[in-house]
Amino acid sequence: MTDAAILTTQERIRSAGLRVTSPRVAVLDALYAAPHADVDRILGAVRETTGVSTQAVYDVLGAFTRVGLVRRLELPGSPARFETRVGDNHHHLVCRSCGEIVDIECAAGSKPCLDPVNDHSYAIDEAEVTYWGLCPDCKN
Amino acid sequence: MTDAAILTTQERIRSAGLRVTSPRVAVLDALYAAPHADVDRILGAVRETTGVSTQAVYDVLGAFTRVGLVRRLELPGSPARFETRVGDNHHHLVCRSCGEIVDIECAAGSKPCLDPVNDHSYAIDEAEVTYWGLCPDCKN
DNA sequence: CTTTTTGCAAATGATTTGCATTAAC
DNA sequence: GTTAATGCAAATCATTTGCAAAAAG
Repeated sequence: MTDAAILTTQERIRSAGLRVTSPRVAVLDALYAAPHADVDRILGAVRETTGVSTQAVYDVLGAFTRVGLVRRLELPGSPARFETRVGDNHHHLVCRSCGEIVDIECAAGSKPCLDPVNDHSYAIDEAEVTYWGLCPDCKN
Repeated sequence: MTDAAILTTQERIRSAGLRVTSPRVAVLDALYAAPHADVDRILGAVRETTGVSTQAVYDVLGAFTRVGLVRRLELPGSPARFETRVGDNHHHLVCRSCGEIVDIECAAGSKPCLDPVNDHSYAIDEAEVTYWGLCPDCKN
């Protein structure tokens, strides 16, 4: 249903080294359909198809995150969100009012995409950028 | 005790429009002494001086945050931290292993300090940058 | 058949809420 | 004296844990 021309949901799961189960297929489909969804939204979506427990969704998302199939996004003020865009170093633009998130391309492209003025002798592996503001709908 | 040459803790609190109480003085002093402390650490510090309830500390930090006396920092994997450096647009370098945070100057200096490639019609007011890595101690 | 995954229930941890008491101004 | 702040208890919300039952390979 989602992106079928390239890779099916089942293939994505199996090629990540995970067993294919209906909760996993449902969760991954839901995430492709609703990028940046949180557990609640995912639960609402998957329950239209299957009977899946809350804990199963947490477990599925945990497994997906562990193998790099999804990325967990933790932003202040809302429960964790999940996205399927992994592997590139994109950033996020978040609406302070409604919480909507849109992806923002990284200007430099690779990680760390931004060199700090002073690295304080840390071994930096990632620069995470979050833009905060108001979305077009909430601006008025 | 902290930064007395410039402004006393009491003066900071009063000039923010808040009543001066001993829990507030203790919390603000603790935060100047231990930047980026979380509620637990603050509680530990203030209890060496006064008997303050957990909820009082939450309330004090809430009030301080509301009036802009402190900034609340919410990073994935740890409870909220608080810092007294407000008003400038600095960023953070966080150790993935021990959680230590150091401040990083913002290259551009003003907010939004970083212009996105595409603003998606949002009214952006802040660009928050978090650098992730390993601190000197945890590198080995 | 073996190992992983699911479901259910209960536990945890951070934080918030409601309300009476107390202290600042 | 008013208004704001504190203390205490209980509630809430997201998430984790433990364990038995079910399903995948």
